[in-house]
Amino acid sequence: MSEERSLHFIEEIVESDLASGKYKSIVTRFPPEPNGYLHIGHAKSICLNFGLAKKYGGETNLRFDDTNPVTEETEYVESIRNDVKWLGFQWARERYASDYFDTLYQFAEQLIQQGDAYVDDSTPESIAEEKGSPTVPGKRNQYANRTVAENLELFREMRNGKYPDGSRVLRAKIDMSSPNMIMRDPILYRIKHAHHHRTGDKWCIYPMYDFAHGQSDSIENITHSICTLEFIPHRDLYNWCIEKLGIFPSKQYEFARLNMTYSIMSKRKLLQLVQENHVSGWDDPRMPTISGMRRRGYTPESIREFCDRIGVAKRENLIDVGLLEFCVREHLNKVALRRMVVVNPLKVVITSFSDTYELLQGENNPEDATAGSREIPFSKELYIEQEDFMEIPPKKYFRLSPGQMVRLKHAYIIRCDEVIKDAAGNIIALHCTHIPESKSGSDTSGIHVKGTLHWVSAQHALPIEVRLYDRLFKVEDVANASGDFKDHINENSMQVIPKALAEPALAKDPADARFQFIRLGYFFADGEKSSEQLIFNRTVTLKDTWAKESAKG
RNA sequence: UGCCUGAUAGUAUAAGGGUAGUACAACUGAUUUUGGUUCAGUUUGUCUUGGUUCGAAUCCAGGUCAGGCAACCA
Repeated sequence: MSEERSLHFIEEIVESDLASGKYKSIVTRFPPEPNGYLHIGHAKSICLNFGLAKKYGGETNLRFDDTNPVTEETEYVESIRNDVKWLGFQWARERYASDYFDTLYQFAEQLIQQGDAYVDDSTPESIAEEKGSPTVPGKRNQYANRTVAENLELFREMRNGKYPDGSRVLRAKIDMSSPNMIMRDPILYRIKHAHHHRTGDKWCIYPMYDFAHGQSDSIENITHSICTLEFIPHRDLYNWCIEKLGIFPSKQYEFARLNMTYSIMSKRKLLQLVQENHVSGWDDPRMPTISGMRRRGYTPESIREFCDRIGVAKRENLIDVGLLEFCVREHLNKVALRRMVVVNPLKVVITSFSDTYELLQGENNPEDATAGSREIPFSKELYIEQEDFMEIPPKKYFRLSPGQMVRLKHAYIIRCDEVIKDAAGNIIALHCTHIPESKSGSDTSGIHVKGTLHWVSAQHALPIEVRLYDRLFKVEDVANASGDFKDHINENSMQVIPKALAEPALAKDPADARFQFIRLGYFFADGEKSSEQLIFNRTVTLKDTWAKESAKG
């Protein structure tokens, strides 16, 4: 298993910290902002943080980074909890940045007392301008010269609601000519007269990420604070705050975020897809969200395996979504039950068969003997897939054609005797004969056929709605997808096929037999939004090598 | 023309001075009650130029390319 793989660079750091006695055990955290649903990129971070702690006998906190009340909602908190649990992880403690608002406020006063922070009355535009640019040093304004007493009074007045939004901020007094823009007297607190999803109207000033994250880590004794590459410039400030405050020295480490072909990994854009109704919701099966993948039938095991395989490094990456699909297929192949469904039916009459029906046994999963078997009714009138018959077959076509024989899965070998057409020349049925001695499990016919087809019995088949999901986006690299998704969304990404037919075992409740079908080749029930994880018995339909060869020539 | 990251097969990821390995993808073949699965095999790689060294993906110097940084977002 994955234990045998090489160490991530972060694992090397942890092992060295443990070996040197720097820490007795480690504490990590997963710190989402509750402003959207978790996606596969978060899964990478979750697996990393929880996986690391688990591997080294440490703990992981789930911490909601809720320092911006205007974007955050309780609905998102619930979905995040749910998704982390579903992925198979349990946090040691559930915390919120908002738990620390009082402490954070005290920290701010401490900095003011030390002369390390000041209240600035400038406009946002003026602050931006004075900050300079990457090549031009910034300059300080007159507010930086305020006395400690003055700063303290103003900051308290800010807290007490005396000033309107945007009128004042608290800034750290660091270095306006730092080569690192982040260090040019960064804003620590801003005024927002906004309702917070947890603290209500208690506060009208809120700490910025930079003044909340490191301190929260420190309060929780986080030993290894793992974040993505774009926070590298923030590390200086992270350390500055911890040093000035003299609190537990958590350390920040960075790794590259996940990018995946055909997938958008920006919460802002995913939110836009939801708001503009390009998808049915955050959990639309085409979304790269955890909840979307859950609805689509992905298993937590397969997502964890994927996160394990993609590795952790600092270089920018673009992972082929095919690897995710491989992991899903691999796991489902081991655990999912097999069922037969005919998506586009073509009638087959077994002229040699009686008018009654026969119950055949079919194993539920050839990979798993404990999965048992089910009964499949076989009768004179069946349906096969339209594409499994060709009147004039090309070379290397192993399926049914006039005069040729194939096996019906779990049943008999049949031969096509006659093609029945309507007045317009359309094929409406096939007349076939079966070989009674060729019954599955007791085949004494000695006949070997190259093709095996899935089928359903006409009188027993259940009509179901099949939904075929493909990739949501057309283009390989959707990183540049603009606010206007029209050019990027694949309009065929969801096909509804209303008249597919399923074997009886597929539906637990025939009255509500509504199933969905994705390109990996499995179904799931949509009624409860819970996955059934059944493998469609014709995965090759979706990865059809024969079709590819025909297309070539 | 600042600062910070990074660069190994098509895509990811190892090798921390000593045979460039692994996975996915692709291609061959074998097995197979679906052309799936399984198994065996093949192809493809160290950004560049110098230097140190018996020996460099690895250490050093210069270059090139890519990404990030100038939100009262996280």
